[in-house]
Amino acid sequence: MPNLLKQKNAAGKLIEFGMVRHIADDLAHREHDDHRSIFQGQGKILLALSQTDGLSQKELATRLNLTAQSTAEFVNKLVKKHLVTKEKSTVDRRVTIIRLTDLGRQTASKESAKIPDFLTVLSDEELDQFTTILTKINESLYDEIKTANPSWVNKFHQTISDHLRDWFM
Amino acid sequence: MPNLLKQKNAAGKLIEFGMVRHIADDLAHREHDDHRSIFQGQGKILLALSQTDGLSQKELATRLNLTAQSTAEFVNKLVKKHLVTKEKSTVDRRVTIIRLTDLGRQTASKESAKIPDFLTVLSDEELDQFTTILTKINESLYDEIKTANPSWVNKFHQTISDHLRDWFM
DNA sequence: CAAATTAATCAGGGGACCTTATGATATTTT
DNA sequence: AAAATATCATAAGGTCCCCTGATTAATTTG
Repeated sequence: MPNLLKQKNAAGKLIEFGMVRHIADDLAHREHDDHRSIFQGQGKILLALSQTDGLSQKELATRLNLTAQSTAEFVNKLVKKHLVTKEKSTVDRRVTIIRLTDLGRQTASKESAKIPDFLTVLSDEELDQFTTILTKINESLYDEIKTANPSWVNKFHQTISDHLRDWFM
Repeated sequence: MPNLLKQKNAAGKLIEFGMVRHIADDLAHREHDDHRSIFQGQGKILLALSQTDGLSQKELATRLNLTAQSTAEFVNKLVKKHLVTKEKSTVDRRVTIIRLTDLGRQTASKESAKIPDFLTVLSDEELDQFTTILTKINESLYDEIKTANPSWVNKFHQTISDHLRDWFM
């Protein structure tokens, strides 16, 4: 029997965390424009490419659940920022291969490699607890996604956890 | 001396959490359109009003760090959705008082009152740990905000923590 | 009372994200 | 070679968030 009050407390703190973090991000990154989320749009593409470079636009679109047109739009924006390059495949000249530039690779990893300041206030024990808890939560969310839409997990779980595993060690 | 590896692990899990949660939200709320964040735009206004109802537009704007025009836009959108009402002040006929409708109040609290499913996978002990950790993190973030921009904290810390404290018990 | 200040509005814009529709080109199938 | 299919580009549209500038209406102030 789970303690409802404890859940409520945690839920509240979690919401508060989301809010405060959002505000803090806003303040900190108001000069840079890298405060965009990694879960959508251009960020998504960078993430997918940093896991598997040299994907075709079509591949990107299906992996990220975007239409080909959205993908094209974001890719073009990234090209303008010199984060990726487009290049026609020699094998099948219909397809365009997208590759990360060095800058793009940096940008993609910078996003995740930076340890937020607020984690430094935690003790080693708390960090372990936090990691354990988040691992459980993430698993639960993966399950939720799987039951709602099994095909997504194949696309995403891989991309995400591989990406994160990479810079873990 | 903090353990850097532990911090890295936690940071990774946190990022993963953000991603997976975003995807899960997308899947779950694709039918409803309430998957908007509470930290900006219309959501912000609802939040502020649920803490202090009957604010003037000007008050809202300053509290939420928005221009009067943005505020007007969001308020009008909320009026269209029947979440708030506009009413001219009798005291000073320049000002417009914004009030939550019942629906608006529901919507605002529904946002926070719902306990995410993924918390049910945690034990009571873990929930306590989680709450403790998030409390520390939030405090740290408030500090960060305070040093960057002292005036904000007065506006926000209040609004947020009061709002959350309300439904805690 | 005239002047200055304040609250809200209108008009217009920009950026990000995402969609459908249409057409062009290249490849595969028949 | 002709037809069907796949990949990509272009155009257009919509939503959301947020801003600047100019204007109107009400209140305060000198």
